[in-house]
Amino acid sequence: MTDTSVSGRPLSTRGALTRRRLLEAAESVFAELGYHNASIVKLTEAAGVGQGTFYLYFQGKRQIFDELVLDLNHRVRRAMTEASSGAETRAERELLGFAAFFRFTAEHPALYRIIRQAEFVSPEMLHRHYDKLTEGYVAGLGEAMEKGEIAEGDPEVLAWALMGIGELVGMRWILWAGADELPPGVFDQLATIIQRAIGASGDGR
Amino acid sequence: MTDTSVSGRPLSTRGALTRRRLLEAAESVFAELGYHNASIVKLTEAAGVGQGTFYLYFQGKRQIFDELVLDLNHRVRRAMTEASSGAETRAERELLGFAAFFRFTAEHPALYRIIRQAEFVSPEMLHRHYDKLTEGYVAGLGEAMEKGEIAEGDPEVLAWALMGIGELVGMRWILWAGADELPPGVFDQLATIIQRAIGASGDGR
Amino acid sequence: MTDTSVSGRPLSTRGALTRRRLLEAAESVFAELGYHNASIVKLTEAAGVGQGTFYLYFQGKRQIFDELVLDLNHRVRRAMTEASSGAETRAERELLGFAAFFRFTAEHPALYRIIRQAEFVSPEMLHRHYDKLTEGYVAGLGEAMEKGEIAEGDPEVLAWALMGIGELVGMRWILWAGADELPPGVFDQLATIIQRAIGASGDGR
Amino acid sequence: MTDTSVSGRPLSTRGALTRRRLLEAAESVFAELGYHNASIVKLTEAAGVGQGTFYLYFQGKRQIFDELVLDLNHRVRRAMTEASSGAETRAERELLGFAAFFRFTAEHPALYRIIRQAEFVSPEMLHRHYDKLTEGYVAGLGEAMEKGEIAEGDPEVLAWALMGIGELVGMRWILWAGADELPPGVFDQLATIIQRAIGASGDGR
DNA sequence: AATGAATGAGAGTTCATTCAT
DNA sequence: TATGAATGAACTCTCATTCAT
Repeated sequence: MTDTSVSGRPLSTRGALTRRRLLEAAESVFAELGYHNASIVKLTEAAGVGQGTFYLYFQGKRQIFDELVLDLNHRVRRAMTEASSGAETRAERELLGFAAFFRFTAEHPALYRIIRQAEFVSPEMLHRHYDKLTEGYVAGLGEAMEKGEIAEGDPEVLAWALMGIGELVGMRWILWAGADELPPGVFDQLATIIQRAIGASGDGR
Repeated sequence: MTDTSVSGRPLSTRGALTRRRLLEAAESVFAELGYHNASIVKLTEAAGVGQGTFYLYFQGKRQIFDELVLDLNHRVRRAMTEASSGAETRAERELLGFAAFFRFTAEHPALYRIIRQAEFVSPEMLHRHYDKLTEGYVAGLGEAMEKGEIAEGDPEVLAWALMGIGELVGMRWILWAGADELPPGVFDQLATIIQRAIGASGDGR
Repeated sequence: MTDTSVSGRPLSTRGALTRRRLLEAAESVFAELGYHNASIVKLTEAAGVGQGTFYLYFQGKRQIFDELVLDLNHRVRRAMTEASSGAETRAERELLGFAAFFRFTAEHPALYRIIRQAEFVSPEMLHRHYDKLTEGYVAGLGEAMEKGEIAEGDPEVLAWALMGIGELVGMRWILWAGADELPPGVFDQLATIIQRAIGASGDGR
Repeated sequence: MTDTSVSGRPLSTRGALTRRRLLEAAESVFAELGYHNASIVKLTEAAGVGQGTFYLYFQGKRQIFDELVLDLNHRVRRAMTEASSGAETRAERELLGFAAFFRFTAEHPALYRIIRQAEFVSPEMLHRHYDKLTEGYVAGLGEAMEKGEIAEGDPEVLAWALMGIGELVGMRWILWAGADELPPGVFDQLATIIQRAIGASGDGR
């Protein structure tokens, strides 16, 4: 996902390591301080490298931000896909996907905190993030509708509605609560709401 | 909602006007440029006052931001309450509320754009905003559950889920599209999803 | 010659003073240290103002440099014109002009030292400087040719040749020697050379 | 002219080649970008060697600059000497020398552009450059005076005056015009001026 | 009540130089 | 002999805030 070359030349082992360290530092520093309060100095200190080293691997503050968004997007999608791959019904798939999303949120609060800043820092990345998230989602819901697993309708509207549910519920019970996972009661409630929302036939389990 | 006194002394008519002008300028400048790119100079220029004047009415950049969040929160809640006050069923109330929310979003894109920055600028205000939004919502949903208008469950989880739906759908079809209102087809789809999600008995109209 | 407004608004008395101080500081700092070694900090320290103040009056380092070149150009030309205005013959005019140029050089070593850097700092200003210097010169020499005061020929080539003489002689005996004026012997030699070069009829005194 | 040893050890064939490549790269990079905008990276890239390699052959940026000035000085003087060696009269010698100077300028714009920066980069080299240029010149003019080929006077003043003529005329018609040689008309004009300036007896051809 | 000139801390970024390989 | 990753000092520039008027 992340580039492995700088100005055309492929990265040396050492270089790749340094780059990786910077990207990881960026994830935690941006998540903790926010884009604007995160200075390059803080970033490089967190990575344990000199100030100038940063510019050996990234064109600037903005570029590492973009790369981070891409990286997180890639990882959260993979986490969700993997988690839900074994599901038999659509409803089950949804629930597993949601659970994976919440787990990822707990492990990577950066996802939320960084994405939300993209609005002004890098609007294109914000769009790309949501678009990529929707893409596969819409296709999956469309198929499920055709199969009669869930209620008929416009899969795109449904997809955005579901993403919205995940976003705010995750914010409220994971991010704000500093929790590892949704409280069981909440997850059950959520499961019911989702099943109703998608119009799952049967009980969905 | 907004203070009408500065350092104890009540504002003169002229002073109140200047203050209002600054707040309005802040709404548009913060919404367009974002908190960090919006300098005090730009703000005062937009308001048509001198740089120093700003500090006569606000303690700093942060304070005017907070005040703006409070202001927007107040207004969006009033808009939703007013719009849905005449509803007879809970489902109807939801739909009218959502419609009002989208209208407000179209008229005040600042709501989204500003709230989203609050994460790092003023976390407390972010919480307050969502908390206030939830408050009345939870109460209303709880009553509807008791009356059997909608499915039983934890009204809080439902409230956050519904807010999430509104947030992302509004972002996708109002904010990004630069539209005045949801496309009719989308609103119908959304209505169906919401009615299913809340488990509305009857058709909800 | 120098602007008296910043971003459209005319300068206040205090503002105009500060701007002037910065320009004077720039003349001495650029002359002593050179454009690249002269940091904004050094410049503002020399002017006795804060760092940020600089940007209230100039768009950047480059702009104050350009303004300075223009300013010096204006002043050296005025000095030469004034000095030679009372001359009766062209030869006399030349000699008075040269003397004025050397005096200006002694008082404003910045002229040389700054112009020479313009090559890479601000090539347009370099051209403008020499072009402006030549302009009036060419016209004057042309007239003198028509009147038969000096030898016929292309006044432009003659003008550049004369400027070249002034430039290197000034560099050698004023700038490098740190002298106030040309040693008398040197000036006499120079006078003879110039008179021969322009082909002055009579003795030119 | 250029050193053929580094830290005492004589250079290997390969080493000498690398050094030469760096010096040539420096000529073109300094001429194009100027001393301050020419980074060591750009220089080594132009030379096709690694960054660190530079410091194997030069003590620093400043040193390669000095060496370059020396090199150019040496070459321009040789070019002028060779060109004028066959001349019979002093006037002829001058004209041939000037022509050679202009040709060199056309082929090596670096001469001008680099010398002019020496003012602040390496003042000693600037002096040395002009001093070396004058040296032989003064001697030659002195002899010509004694022989009665040109007008009596202080050969030093005359030498600097002539250098000045060459410098500005070369700048105007070669450097700025991007020309290979002086336009014929201009050269003829210049020839006349020079012959007059030196007080050549006879026609000087 | 209103102004805008002044400030300096701190931002992002560049680059000559070093040194382990 | 050659390399290029790493460094940190120093740069230009921005801006929230103060204060004399």
